Amino acid sequence: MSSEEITVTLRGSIRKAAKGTPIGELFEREERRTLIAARLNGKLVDLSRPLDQDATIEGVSIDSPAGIDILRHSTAHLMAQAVQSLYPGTQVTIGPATEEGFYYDFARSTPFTSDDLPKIEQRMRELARADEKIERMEMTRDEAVELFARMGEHFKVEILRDLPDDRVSIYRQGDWMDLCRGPHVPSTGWIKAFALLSVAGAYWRGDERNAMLSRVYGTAFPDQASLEEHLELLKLARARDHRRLGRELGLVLFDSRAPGSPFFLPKGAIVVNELIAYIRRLYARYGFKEVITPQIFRNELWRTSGHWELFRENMFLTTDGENAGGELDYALKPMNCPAHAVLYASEKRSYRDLPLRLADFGRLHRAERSGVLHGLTRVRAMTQDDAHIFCTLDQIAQEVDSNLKMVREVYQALGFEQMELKLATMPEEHLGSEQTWRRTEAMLAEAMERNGLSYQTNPGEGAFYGPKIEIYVPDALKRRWQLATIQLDFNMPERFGLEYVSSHGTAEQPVMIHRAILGTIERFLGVFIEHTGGLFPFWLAPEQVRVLSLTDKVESYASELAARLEREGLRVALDARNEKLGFKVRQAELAKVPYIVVAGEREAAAGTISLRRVRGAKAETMTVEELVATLKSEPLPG
RNA sequence: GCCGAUGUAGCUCAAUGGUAGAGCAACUGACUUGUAAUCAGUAGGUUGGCGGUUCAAGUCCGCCCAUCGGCUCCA
Repeated sequence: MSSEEITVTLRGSIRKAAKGTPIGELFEREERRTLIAARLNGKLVDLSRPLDQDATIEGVSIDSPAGIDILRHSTAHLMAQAVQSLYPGTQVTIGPATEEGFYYDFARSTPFTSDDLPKIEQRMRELARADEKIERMEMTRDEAVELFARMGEHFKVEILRDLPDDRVSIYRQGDWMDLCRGPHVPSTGWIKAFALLSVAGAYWRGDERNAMLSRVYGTAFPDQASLEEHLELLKLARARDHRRLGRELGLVLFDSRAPGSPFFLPKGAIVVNELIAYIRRLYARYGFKEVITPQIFRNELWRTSGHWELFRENMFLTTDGENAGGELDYALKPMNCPAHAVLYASEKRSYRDLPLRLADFGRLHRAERSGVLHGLTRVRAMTQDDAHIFCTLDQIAQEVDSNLKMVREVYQALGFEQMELKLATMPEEHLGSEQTWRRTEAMLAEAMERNGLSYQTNPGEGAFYGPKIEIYVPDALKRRWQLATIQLDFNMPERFGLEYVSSHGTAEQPVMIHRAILGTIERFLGVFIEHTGGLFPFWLAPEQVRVLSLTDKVESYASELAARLEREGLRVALDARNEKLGFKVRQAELAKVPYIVVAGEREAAAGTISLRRVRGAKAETMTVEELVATLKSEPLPG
């Protein structure tokens, strides 16, 4: 028995323990059933960690957020163990927990395919059943380098060489070991509910100049029921995929002859046009002036703007017919800003003209790499609700505030509660001095703080001409997409030699603020389809009302009704087909038409209709006038 | 771009190397229908494209195109 005692604080109560006692033994037997790790003075550690000095400890249960992360990380290890026992010669690299699961990247000559997953899963189950103890060991970094070099784990050696610490931890389960910071579940038996989901290629350290690794994704939960619930959610999310809904609802078409470039069908065009109409109503209120600018510019413009230097690989280069086959001396615009700079410079500007807010729904084209295209959310042809504000230094704060206000107004109107703000800072490839960058970054940071908005930093992700406030919204599968953006730019005005005459008669350089609220409309629509499941608010619904006739005896009553609603400015369709009512109702429901109006003989006789609101609510009978009033009372934002 | 997978009728999917099918949609007809699928019939295809192997290719091989899952949430 050690005579040395230390003091442990556990849930506010203080007790003594012998020095060297494993943390896990300090908890009650009952609690230990769900305990997989602990916090030692706030730091996550294994339950087997012996206490060597006075400390405050806390249990981490398997179903707490931190516990689930640990479980998933341990599951990643279990997978690596399974993989190395099944496929000798495969090197391990890294295997972190992610928001919804985990992955592990392996280095091997032939990548895994999804056919390998069941086999790996099977081995994992065997290893979990063996319930091997997971033990932590420490050694010096040099010893670890030697160990992993001997094991042929060259990626681990590389990781070790980059670690700052002298001592590193190694985890062992059975005869398998891995370099790892930990902590881990006490034994493999804790890993019960897991599934391997997909395989993918991934570059070592995410850099395409490095080796291609084979990544396996999976997920794990404290119990089988939660796992099944999660898999069910994934299935539901797939059903909400905008690429599926976009086609099913007749909104969008993709064709391999125009990769990354959506066709908007008549219904999709209505939604896009309504969104733009909404933004135009806001422009009137927020003082923006809309302009229309050219599509194709001579390269001279792109050289001036810096796009030629820093954005060319994302641009479609072209030429005129005369020069066909010759020099590509024109390019399709990937952004509107240079055009607006040209427009600004076309007149002598005074401080009295500022702020000058130029809006543009111009169509943009970007040569995105083929592998990144993704439905509507990552496209090559796009329309933004883009605008550029030319203003004085003193006006920046008020302009940024006003745009943040507009962002909030729009996202609230469209039902997005979850948005994330980020401050994207100076990228490696940039124009202008670092000093200017840091100053403008600070201005944006202050603006968000001033408006009570919390944000995270996205280092190195700014545009090449200036830092950005980025607003992200998640899609159905919780992938985040950047929509709105507000960017400060001192470079474009400099490069285009923009000026205004100050009140003192001196020539000054204006600042340019690039901003978009919906961002790219294509992407916005993609995210919005998933957000709403295709059930748009009334003002955006491509078809707002569908009139269903019951039999051909009431066809004329129904068609007159439809004509009446159309005269009221509503988007109406008439379904007078020779089908049963149930069938027509079903089709209208599937088409997500917000109002379904049924006209039968009873209604025709009484001059009424039967109204069914979307999602199977109970039908209500009302007069035609009441119907018109109901429909016309639907709100229109802006 | 890179790694892997996939590509068959408008859509969702079948088809040992041996005559390309089904359901839904479309079209025609019957039924006159009451709030999420009436019945019957008809038509629909250079199996993504080009080339190759084979007596024979949707199926095997090569190249190309497109689509899908991914490509630093730190051992």
